[in-house]
Amino acid sequence: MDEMTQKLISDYLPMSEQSFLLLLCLTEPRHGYGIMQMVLEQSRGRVSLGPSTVYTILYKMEQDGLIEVVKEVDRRKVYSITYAGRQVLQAEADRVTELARYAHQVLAQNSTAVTLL
Amino acid sequence: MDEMTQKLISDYLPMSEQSFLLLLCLTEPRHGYGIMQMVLEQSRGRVSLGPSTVYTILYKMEQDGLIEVVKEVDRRKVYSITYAGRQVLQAEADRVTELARYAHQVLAQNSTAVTLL
DNA sequence: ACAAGTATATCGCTTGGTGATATATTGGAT
DNA sequence: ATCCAATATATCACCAAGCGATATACTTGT
Repeated sequence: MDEMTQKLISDYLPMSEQSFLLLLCLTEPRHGYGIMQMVLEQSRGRVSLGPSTVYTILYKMEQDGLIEVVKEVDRRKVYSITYAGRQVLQAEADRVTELARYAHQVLAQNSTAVTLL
Repeated sequence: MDEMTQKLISDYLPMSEQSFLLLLCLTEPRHGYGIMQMVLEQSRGRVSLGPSTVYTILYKMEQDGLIEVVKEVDRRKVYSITYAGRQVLQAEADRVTELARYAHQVLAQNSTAVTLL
């Protein structure tokens, strides 16, 4: 792990749910509009990314080398995650997993207090 | 689940890591300064909440009824989570857990691509 | 011809986290 | 006795991020 990637990780973490889902989408090549549909669908309507959100994030992540344009046909700009992006994504996935594990642990300890109220 | 609580949940979710860890801390009574130490310690130095962050969040969460002051001695204001707060906390824990599960699933499908690079 | 869907882009607002700063008290070290 | 660090809470102002609103333009079906 080079320090360049290390900097990206510390700059991007913790990541918003929006950015995280977007980056997860780009483990397969997709264009902006496709991401909007994908996220809406996969989250069963819970998370809705508007165009301003998607294109703002896409621009920033491309600048930072987390994603790249792999194809450009008609008006479609097809993005895909880079190797650096994958490492950031993995780091964020690890963080979220750890957070969930910790929360579960704390809530399990205090579960009696809930049911007794 | 009354609609009052439902509104709190949709207003607060998704929650920042800061707010989430703070709320998790208050499953046991603690004062602001104690929360700062607790989070720093439990996250092994990764997450550091400054005073402005802690007291800002405490104020807002008390206003919204997620937490309450249970004791006030000297300069210490001891807070604890309310029943409504617990439901918000549980909802956020569920969201994070689901997010981690989804991320794991997506990354497992594409794991070969990483190792081959 | 028109409406709806596809596709990208930008502006400006609001909110939230946070560094900086202020204030006051307490405990330990010199 | 004095001084510094730690404890404890509070406020202000800045910046970044998400996002609603809006604009533009092409395509497809009716």
